[in-house]
Amino acid sequence: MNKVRTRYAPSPTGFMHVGNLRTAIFEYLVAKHNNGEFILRIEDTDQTRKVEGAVDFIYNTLKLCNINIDEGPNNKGKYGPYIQSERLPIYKEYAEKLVQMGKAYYCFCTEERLEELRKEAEKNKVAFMYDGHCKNLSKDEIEEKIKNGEKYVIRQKMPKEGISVYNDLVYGEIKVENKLLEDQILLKSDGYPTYNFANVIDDHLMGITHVIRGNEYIMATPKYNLLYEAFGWEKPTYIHVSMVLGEDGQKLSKRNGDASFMDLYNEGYLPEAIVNYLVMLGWSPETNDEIFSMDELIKIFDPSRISKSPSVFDIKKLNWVNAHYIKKLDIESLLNITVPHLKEAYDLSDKTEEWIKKLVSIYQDHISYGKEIVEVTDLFFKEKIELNDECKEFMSAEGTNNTLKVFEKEIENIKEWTVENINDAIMLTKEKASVKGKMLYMPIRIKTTGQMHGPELPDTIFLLGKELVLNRLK
RNA sequence: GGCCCGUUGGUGAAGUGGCUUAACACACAUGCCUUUCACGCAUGCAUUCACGGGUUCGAAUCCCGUACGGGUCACCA
Repeated sequence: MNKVRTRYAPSPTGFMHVGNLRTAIFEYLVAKHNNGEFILRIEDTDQTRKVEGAVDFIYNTLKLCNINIDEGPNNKGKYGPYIQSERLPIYKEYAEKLVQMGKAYYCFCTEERLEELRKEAEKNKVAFMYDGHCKNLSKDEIEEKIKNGEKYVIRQKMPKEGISVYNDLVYGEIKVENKLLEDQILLKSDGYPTYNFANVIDDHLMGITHVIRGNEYIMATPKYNLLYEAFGWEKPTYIHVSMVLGEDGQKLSKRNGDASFMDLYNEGYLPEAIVNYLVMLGWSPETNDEIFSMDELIKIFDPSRISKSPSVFDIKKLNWVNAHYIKKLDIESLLNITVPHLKEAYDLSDKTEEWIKKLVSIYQDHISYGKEIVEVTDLFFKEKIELNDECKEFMSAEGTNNTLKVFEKEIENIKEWTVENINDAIMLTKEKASVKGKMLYMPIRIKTTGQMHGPELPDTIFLLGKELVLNRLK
């Protein structure tokens, strides 16, 4: 049996939304589950869409996600080059081979003629399809036209009757009528192959055994198979995966939220958490577990359990998964995903490293992504706090004024500003004002933080600093 | 418009003819715990699997039709 090989084949657009990433993860998992290899191939046959630095961007993203590339543009591999624009002669050779075999033909039709055909089709309300005008040109005619410098493309000859059937690992049997298949272009007039053609050639030449891609290719797959058959090549296993939708149930776009991996990453979501969440989106393991490391995923991943229906990207669930990973973070990593956001939002110049470290760590269990640290800590960075109605109501309770007065005095008496001494001050207040529980902590919490919830009070007060606390108590 | 695919709670989903009076998780609500929040625990949240028929002793699961949603019909990938 052949070694399992899968590939991720993005266009270098410099942007990767979570749907693409999920496909890459699935491809990686299928390969590694079978002890196989994962290949990165850059599909840049559309020169107009090329973006500078996109390849590095892709490498960077995959690396962050702990997806290891076995072969690719920046790796060694015996099937290279791995960038399609560097493989042009190969496609030309195979396209011409196809012509010789009578499975493809030269087409000299101009844009104008095609445009007219298209208009005609529109007028008659039928789907446009190339009419095979150049299909039966004689050898002499072809040579003549080429000699005259006429531009040409190479088109694949499609059967006009019959039905094509193939088996998809997640969708099952797919049948498409052959008469619906257009004589598609294989080689464009600029000498570049079309995506469809380059894809088949490269997948075969690179030994790809499992083709995993979005289900927008379901209908085109019979064309791929015809190519494999024409060359007498073994067809790969097809695994089409459904789409990831935005919260509004529509296709993901920049409009409906943070659809891109980098956006999420920059907001302080952890790559492991994103990967974990994405795999569970439209796929489920046999057990009820939901938190998996990459190694565990590799062990248990079974592509036949991928769901056929599209799934909605749910940021709330991602938050939950991410919070789970954040809780387990060591302090350095926690600092990495939070401090940059703090620095951006607040002036930290008078804060010590120790202070920042402590601030971040008391909120470790309270945030679900790095940037959330900003909103949750704003009480440390403003002079005045305003109380909402709920707080005001609580403050109007009997005895709170006295409690606060006592507490203020105890704070003033503190010589050395430590968490322990602050805790002692609270305990002394408890005795002297003879209040306890909620009636003790709540007035202090509200008056010093402006909120009814938060981390341990002594820690919070410690970080606020004596001066600010005293100011707020007045 | 033709063709293809899909439809289980707000979300992700399990379920492949009887064990299902439909798991589990997120979200939400309530209670317990806690100074509070979070954590943790407990409880509630689809009398029902888009709808209508059919097959069967029995259907979310099989078949047909309808509705809705999406995809596809490029010298884009």
